[in-house]
Amino acid sequence: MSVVTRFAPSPTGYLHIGGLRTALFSWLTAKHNNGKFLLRIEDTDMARNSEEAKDAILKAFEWVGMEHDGEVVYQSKRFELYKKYIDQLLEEGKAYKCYMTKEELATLREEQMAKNERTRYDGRYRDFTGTPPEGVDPVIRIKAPQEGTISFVDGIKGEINIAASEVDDFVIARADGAPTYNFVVAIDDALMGLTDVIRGDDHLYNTPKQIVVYQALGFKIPNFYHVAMINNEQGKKLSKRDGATDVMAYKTMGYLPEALLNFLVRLGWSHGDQEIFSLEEMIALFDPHNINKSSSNYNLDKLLWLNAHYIKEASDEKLITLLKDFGVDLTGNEKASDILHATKERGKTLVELATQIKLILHAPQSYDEKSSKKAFKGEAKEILGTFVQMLKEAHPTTQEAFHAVMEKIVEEKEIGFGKIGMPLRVALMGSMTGAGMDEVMSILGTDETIKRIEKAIITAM
RNA sequence: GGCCCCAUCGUCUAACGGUUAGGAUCCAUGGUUUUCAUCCAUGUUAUAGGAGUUCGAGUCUCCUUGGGGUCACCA
Repeated sequence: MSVVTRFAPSPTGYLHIGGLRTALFSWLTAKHNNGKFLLRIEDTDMARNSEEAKDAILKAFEWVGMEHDGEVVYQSKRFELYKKYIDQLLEEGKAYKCYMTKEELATLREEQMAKNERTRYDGRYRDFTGTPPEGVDPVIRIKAPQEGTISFVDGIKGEINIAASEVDDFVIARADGAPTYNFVVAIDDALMGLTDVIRGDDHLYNTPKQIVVYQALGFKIPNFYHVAMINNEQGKKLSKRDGATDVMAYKTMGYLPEALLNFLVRLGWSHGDQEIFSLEEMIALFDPHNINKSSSNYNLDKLLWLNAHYIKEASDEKLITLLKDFGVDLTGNEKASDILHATKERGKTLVELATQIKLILHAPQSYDEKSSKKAFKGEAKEILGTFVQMLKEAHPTTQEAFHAVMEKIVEEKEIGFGKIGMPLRVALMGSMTGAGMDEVMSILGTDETIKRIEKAIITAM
């Protein structure tokens, strides 16, 4: 049987890193087995849905390149289908109308809490045959087993047993007739042919409820995998400031999708000592049964390292395209390849890379105070002046030629490399750190190099 | 609180019941580099605690502790 997995976000907020990892696991499982990965939008709660959130989720999937198979399924468009199953259960006596008001339910809950009991619906309308109270729109509840245990095998955690007493007759249709989550999920998963449901740990307790629906409707129960959560570095719930932001924020921060995916796949899953995984390798090696039981903590260091790796690996063409979003357009620049070669290894993110490149592209508007203080002192002015003269005479064009001029001045003046290197660097780029000098000069050309040095001499020394 | 799940370096993770408990990241040091970064090398750091099973336990069992999840007419 062909494997079918899915990702089913609710469009109430952005897709964050935890959701993306779960989706990745599902996607990999499908791809590994030549199966299908479906996308379903869980928008049964009309009050909380948002079109923007839905679009943002779809956009995030597009950015990371995880394509789904077939059409996106919207639960809001399937209400009639759910209605049919509700009626069926009602007819078969597997579900019933409950006329309890919200107020009564709240009272019951308070009483249970006061007695330190578990809060649950008491089944008072389960076998009700009398005259229903007036003015109350009933909800529909499903009959859950009252004794025994509901068991299932979780592909990650192993056998899970939950006492039937923990599962009450939960609501499958609201007073306004709209179906609820656990009911529609079970129906859709079954109807969409899901073989493997991979989802967050927080759904573990929904599983017995959904099994009740599966059984009531006579559907085949799929394999379940509950992936432990991602926590922050302190092991606490991930919040916005820890990185639980919109996945698209990572794009803005200058991360490559392959770095993000590689980072995420290693959170809870591994293959020996391997750290770097191409998409193809992930697909070839991934097995949801190998996902760790324990939760993992989010740590930016590793992502940064991975991102630096993928930037170094990226082709010039690719970087040129990506850099456009960060204020650097190298299109048509004949020095583009040299510029990237000089800067690639100095940026852990595209933001940092762009900053480095701008230092070369644009003459410094100002000089870093600390750097200029240190570099523009003593005989720096005289040395740079001589250097300009030498450049004018030699008019170097290649990196080697520029290097030769630097060697010459060092030799003639009997100074250390630092004596010319430091002031030169600050004059050219405004700061004491950055790409190699001869490399930068050969990119700038003799004229621009001289222009920048002279400007520094006039304005800063 | 009830129920469920989890527990190896700071972090991500390896380890047929038998390894000096491995790798990566971070950090530190050294080398390469005119600077910074890259790269290379070296180093510090872990089986939560306690019983038990076993010739032998990170690995199996139980307890404790700690953490997480969940208890809606949300998803």
